[in-house]
Amino acid sequence: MPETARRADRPGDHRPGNRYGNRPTMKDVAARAGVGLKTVSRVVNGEPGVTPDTERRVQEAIEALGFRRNDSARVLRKGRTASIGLVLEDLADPFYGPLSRAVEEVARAHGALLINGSSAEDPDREQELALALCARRVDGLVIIPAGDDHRYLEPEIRAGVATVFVDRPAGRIDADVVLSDNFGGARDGVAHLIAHGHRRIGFIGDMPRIHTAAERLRGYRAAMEDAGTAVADGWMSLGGTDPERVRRAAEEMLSGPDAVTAVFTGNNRVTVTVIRVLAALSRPVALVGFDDLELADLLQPGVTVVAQDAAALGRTAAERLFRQLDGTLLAPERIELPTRLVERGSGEIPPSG
Amino acid sequence: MPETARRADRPGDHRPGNRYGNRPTMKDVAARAGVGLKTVSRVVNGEPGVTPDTERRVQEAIEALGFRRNDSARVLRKGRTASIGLVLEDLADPFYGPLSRAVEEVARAHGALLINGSSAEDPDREQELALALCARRVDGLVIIPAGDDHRYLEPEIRAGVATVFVDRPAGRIDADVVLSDNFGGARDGVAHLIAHGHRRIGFIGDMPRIHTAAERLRGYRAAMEDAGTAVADGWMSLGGTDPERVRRAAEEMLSGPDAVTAVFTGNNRVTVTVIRVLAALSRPVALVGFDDLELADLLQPGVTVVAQDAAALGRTAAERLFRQLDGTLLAPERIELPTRLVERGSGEIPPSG
DNA sequence: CGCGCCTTTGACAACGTTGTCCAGGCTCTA
DNA sequence: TAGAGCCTGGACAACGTTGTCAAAGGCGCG
Repeated sequence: MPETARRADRPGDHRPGNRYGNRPTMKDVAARAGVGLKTVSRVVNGEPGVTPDTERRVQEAIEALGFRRNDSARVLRKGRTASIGLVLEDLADPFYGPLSRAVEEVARAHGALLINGSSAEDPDREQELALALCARRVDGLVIIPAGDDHRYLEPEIRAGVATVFVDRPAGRIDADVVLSDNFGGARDGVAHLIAHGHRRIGFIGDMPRIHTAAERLRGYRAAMEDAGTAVADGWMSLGGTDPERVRRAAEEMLSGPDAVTAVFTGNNRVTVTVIRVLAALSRPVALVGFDDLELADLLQPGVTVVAQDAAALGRTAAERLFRQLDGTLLAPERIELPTRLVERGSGEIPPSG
Repeated sequence: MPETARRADRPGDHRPGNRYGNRPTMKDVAARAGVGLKTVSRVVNGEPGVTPDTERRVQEAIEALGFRRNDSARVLRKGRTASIGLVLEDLADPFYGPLSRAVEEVARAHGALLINGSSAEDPDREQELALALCARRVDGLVIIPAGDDHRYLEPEIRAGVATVFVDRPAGRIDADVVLSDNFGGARDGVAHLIAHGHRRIGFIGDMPRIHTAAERLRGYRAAMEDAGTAVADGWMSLGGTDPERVRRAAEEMLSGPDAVTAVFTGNNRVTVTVIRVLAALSRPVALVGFDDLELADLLQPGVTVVAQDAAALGRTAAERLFRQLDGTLLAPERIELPTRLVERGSGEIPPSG
């Protein structure tokens, strides 16, 4: 059996091909079909210049051997991998599922595959991931930044890796960014509470080193200032999304003489925890949360939220990325998508106490 | 500037390298550092046998040029890609987020990246994706099957691609499978309703061509039979998860003289729709759903569910995959993970009417 | 001081594919 | 029938990396 023995006894060579269990190559197919190597390549890639008869013989050989083109070798030769990388925070977070899916759909429409990884909000891990993807020579990167310094990407971008940041801006480099209007959304949400009579409004959000969290905090402050309301220190919690911590923060700002009558929550994880705290309370407290939640309309009361469109974020970013790759590239731009206030009940509760 | 001009004027060659924007290679680094090619390779890979002084010179050249190893070429030479593929149904589905993340974590622990794609429940697309991943020479595949014939993977598996199926079994090939106990879980869920006095119980699930849906239906039937209860045709809806369709099916089985007093829903998407239908109803109807939901405990009443551990499914599958790759491979096995009944109120409502 | 041994280094081939270019056979026309 | 032109097919190099092997250099020991 000359085929399978092909790599078997060439002394002094290490034969990494064995790792693939002696996968057939175009050379093998060519030998079996009795044609040249390049002819097989032509058939595999649907290139013209092959007689139907030759093509049939090659196809048969391909079938018989179970040949599949090695894209690694192809990439090496062609220079494009037809794959893009997505670095996000946590694939398990319901906010990133639709975003990721949207990126995938756009990639698919362009014939590209999606490689993704979670940074777990760790800047080092973000960098490690992004650079690993660059080493794979992805054609482009969609990044939801965890860190705030992306100069490490400069050589990659110069080398032609298309790059778009989503959800949060890039740090210290000039690059395309697609964001939600975090400031405006938060300001509108808080203004909504103010319009319903609230003045003592709490804010529970993530750490301000995260851009979205800082922007939403800024929106909260702006709305309060617009209303001429001073913000007490105890009304703000900026310590992250750990449920226990959020719970304590909420309970604190909801007690005492200066207790808030309404709470604005800075993201979906915080909102969920706060809903639990409020549910255990006897008196009604108004709530508006940033990010929508599944089933939010079915709770009692329904949860009023500032919704952002995760899928639109992903889609916009991916489309922009492929436009960079098409060469129809403009200067880096900052695109801001609007948010939408969804009234469901919890945000329309009047102040009590 | 000899470096950048390196590929510039060799006539008759097409220079795909330009695609990378003239990315530096080890050869460039070697030239700049005044060492041999292999020495650069040694430094990049942390191999021994390089003097500290030489290493420093090479490192400096790497920094200066912004060199990053081309993993495509590396893969070609070494035979392993250190990446695994995940084919799932829909990344945006909250059930698959944690599963995907769990697979990613295991991959990361083994130094591998994750490439994933959504089949959108389309067998052709599943095949297309899986084979595209094989062409990329992923080391292994985790597949949540959409189709029921996976013989197309036989050549790949023979060629050494580790393969594990999750959530649903493989069709017509012998392969590792990691499943939830869909039959037992559904049977327990329905038995729970029966134990609370229900006899007229509806079942709304996905199309039975999907294995999990069929198993859950089987569990429903078994529980009903155990209780000696005949099942009326109108009590079962097996037409998929389209919300409008589910809504109609629910409304139908909840009306008329033979109306059900309880509903068992076959997956999270169906459950969500049915919750909305029940919320609009005046009389209380018991509900147990397969799959857990975020916020399920905060609804009125809380939603009783048969919970499966998506993360455990992913983790188990991925670990098994890497054991295949380690060579500590046993015969293909079918692993079934238990489900857990979570009582929250909706499943404990007594029959009314 | 010379021999052999060990360490460091580099030349070279090979991984599997695709772009270039040329050869050979065919058809068509003058 | 000869020459021009087209079509099909194949030889070859190159993509950027790593394994093999051998050479060069340094060192200790007799």
